Amino acid sequence: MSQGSEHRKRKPGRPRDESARKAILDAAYRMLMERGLGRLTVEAVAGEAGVGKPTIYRYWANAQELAMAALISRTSFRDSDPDEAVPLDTALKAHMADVVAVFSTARGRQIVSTMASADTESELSKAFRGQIIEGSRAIGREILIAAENRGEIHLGDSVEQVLDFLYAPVFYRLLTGKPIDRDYTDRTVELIDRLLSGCSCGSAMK
Amino acid sequence: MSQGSEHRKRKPGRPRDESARKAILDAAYRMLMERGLGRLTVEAVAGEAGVGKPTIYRYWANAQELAMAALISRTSFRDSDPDEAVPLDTALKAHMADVVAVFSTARGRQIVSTMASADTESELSKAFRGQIIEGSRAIGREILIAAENRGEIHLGDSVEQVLDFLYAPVFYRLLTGKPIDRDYTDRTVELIDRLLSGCSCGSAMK
Amino acid sequence: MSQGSEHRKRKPGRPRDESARKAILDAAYRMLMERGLGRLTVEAVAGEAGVGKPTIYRYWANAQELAMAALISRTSFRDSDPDEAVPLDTALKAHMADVVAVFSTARGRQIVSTMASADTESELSKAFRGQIIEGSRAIGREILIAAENRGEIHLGDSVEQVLDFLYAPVFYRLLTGKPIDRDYTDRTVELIDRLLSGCSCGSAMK
Amino acid sequence: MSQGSEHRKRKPGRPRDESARKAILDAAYRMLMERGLGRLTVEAVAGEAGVGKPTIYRYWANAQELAMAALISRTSFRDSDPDEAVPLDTALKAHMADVVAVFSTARGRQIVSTMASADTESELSKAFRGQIIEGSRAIGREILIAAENRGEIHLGDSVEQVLDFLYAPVFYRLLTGKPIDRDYTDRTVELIDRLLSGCSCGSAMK
DNA sequence: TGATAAACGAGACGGTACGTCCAGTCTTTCC
DNA sequence: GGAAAGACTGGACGTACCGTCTCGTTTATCA
Repeated sequence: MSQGSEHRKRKPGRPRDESARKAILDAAYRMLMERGLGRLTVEAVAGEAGVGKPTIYRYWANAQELAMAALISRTSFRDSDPDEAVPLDTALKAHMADVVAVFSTARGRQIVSTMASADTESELSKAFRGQIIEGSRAIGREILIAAENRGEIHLGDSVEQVLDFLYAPVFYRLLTGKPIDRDYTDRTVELIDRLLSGCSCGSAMK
Repeated sequence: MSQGSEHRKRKPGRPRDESARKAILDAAYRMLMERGLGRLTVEAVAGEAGVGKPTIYRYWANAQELAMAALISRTSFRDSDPDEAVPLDTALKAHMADVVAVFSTARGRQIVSTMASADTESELSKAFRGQIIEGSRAIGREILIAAENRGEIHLGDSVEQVLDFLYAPVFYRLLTGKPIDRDYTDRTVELIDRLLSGCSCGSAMK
Repeated sequence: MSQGSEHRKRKPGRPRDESARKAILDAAYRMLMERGLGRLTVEAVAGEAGVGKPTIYRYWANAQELAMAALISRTSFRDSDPDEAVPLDTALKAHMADVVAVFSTARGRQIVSTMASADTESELSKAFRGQIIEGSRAIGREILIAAENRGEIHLGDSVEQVLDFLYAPVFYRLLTGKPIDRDYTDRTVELIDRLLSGCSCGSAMK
Repeated sequence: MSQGSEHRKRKPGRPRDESARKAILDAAYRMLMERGLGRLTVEAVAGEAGVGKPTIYRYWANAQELAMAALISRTSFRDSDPDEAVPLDTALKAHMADVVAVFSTARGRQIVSTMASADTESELSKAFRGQIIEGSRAIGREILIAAENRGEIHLGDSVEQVLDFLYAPVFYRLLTGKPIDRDYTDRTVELIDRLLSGCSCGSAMK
């Protein structure tokens, strides 16, 4: 055999132009921020990106999928540092500050819009939620479990429920048009901390 | 004066057909449930309701406002009975069951979609949120305050925060496509109850 | 009855804008002459006429039908004067000069293109041929029959065949890209005249 | 000189695949007959022929040229036998039967379409007309001149005009969607024969 | 025998136009 | 004189092909 079996045979035909893909996502993201999901037209993105419409449709089925892809490509969360043994509330507050940074400004609104208008069951929709929702939850989960391992708190089987308490208010306020700031997330974290600390007894009483 | 002053002068011209208004809202609600906000077109509603497009535009400025109006007309919460002195968790669980009933099925998704895609600042948008969000919160707030008045819990100034904990997860799960059922809301209420009971001490420690 | 029964009740709603129809046909005709059938796009006509595409599609199903309509609206033949008793060849030559005037320049080419590319069986296609082909033949037929009535010629049952001899060469030359001028049609008419005169004997011999 | 001058230096590189050319023309001809010129797309022909688009564009500049080439490759006229001394009308009728055979069915329509939509001045267009138009005329011309040489008729300088009378009606009827059959061409030939025979006197009278 | 060169299939590219849907507006008739 | 109905302009949709391009592959000639 001239080549290793791990060598994936390349598909025939002209390969896709990765720079076109980037330009499309950039233009889409820009328009999403400036005009919102309702005004994001494939036509305009194509024009802006210097690309033909069919090129866009080769990658994404419609404007919503394009919007999701654009948002995914720009949304990531800073991982927590697992080495540092900071108290739970400090770690959570720092993390929520990151979350707020991601969701404040227009981006949060657009993410929520896109998520709300997407077909719940489509592949890309699941990927989108996986990226945005699970992307944030994973870090919070890590922090909580680290604290439990340190004996700081006792979670039992309510980790996911607690994570809902942590993140749900952010989306709820985005949805209802109320502002989110560090102050708000700090108070949220304090309440949760009280729940988890004070409830070691509560849990013990159970 | 040619006519008695107590006689409310009827406005000139053909009076509005109230049945048309109803037919429009009905058709809009039906289409919203069947096809979703993105597929709700004024044209289709007009056809379905047997009405001309301008008749719809006379009442609402665009499809979103129509959707809001249709949802408002069908969404209300059963008030709690303030006389009965039931324990906090029982009352909250019963209330959340009502909330789940309102938001389960397609309606909840469509409410979230509509809220997410609406212009945050418009009058009707505020009215919509007032109806849907504040409509539910008011009842929860009432229940919490009654419990505080009975000395069952101590809320301090965190009522609104607690209300966020109560309702936010519902919208969060609607948004993320996860199911909501009584089981979930029951667990939510239990955690909140633990927070508020166990934290009388937590609060005292503060 | 307040009004005569011949009064056709007008349909409700905004009536079609006749000036739009005219503008479309004008623009289409102009583009047809300037660019040819292959370059006649509905999009460009709409732009040129200051009209939306759907307005064009309300009247005509596609660019070909539009082209036919535009050509029909501009193509008519001057009728012969049945009172004047001019000799056959003089009358035919004058008529063929009219025909040449209609088909010379770009118009003839476009008519032939349109006719050649049209669906043979469509209603509008039949109307188009009726207008263009039969419109010319009718006059020629009239002239021939008048001559026969005067005893100038004897046609027998070959009128249509003779008409083919008269008009077919014009289209044949348009199709083959050869020029047509009065000289050519004059020679055609002379040959036909010889055929019809000299063949009174030929016919008698039969 | 390093090589014999009679040895045409073969171009380097892979030689063109003649079978691909054939497959393309076949597929194009088939589609032309089945769908017509307007529906003949290079894309579909490439797919049908199992060939890449660039291979088609290497040979022909666009779909029209391809159509012309496909039609030329399938269109030829049986030459007359110059030895046999058959009477004029018999020879012409036999020839016109051949012509009808070539132009009947869909092929004639497509030839006319292609001719009508082609750029009049292009090289291939001239070749196309040379093949189709002149290909038929040449045989008719031969027959006429043979008859004149036999003293059967006197043509003078109107050979081309008479040829127009012979072929033009065929194209005229193709264009106008009327049927052509042997009966029709027979009658055409009879009229022409009468014109040419009876008009020796007509010509003398002149 | 290997380098070089052209033609091959495949298919993505930037474009143009298609024919459709719907948004909102405007103009007429109806009540 | 406002409500109702429908045609209007206009913008975007998603699709079909255009003609061009870049790939990796195949088939020949030339060194």
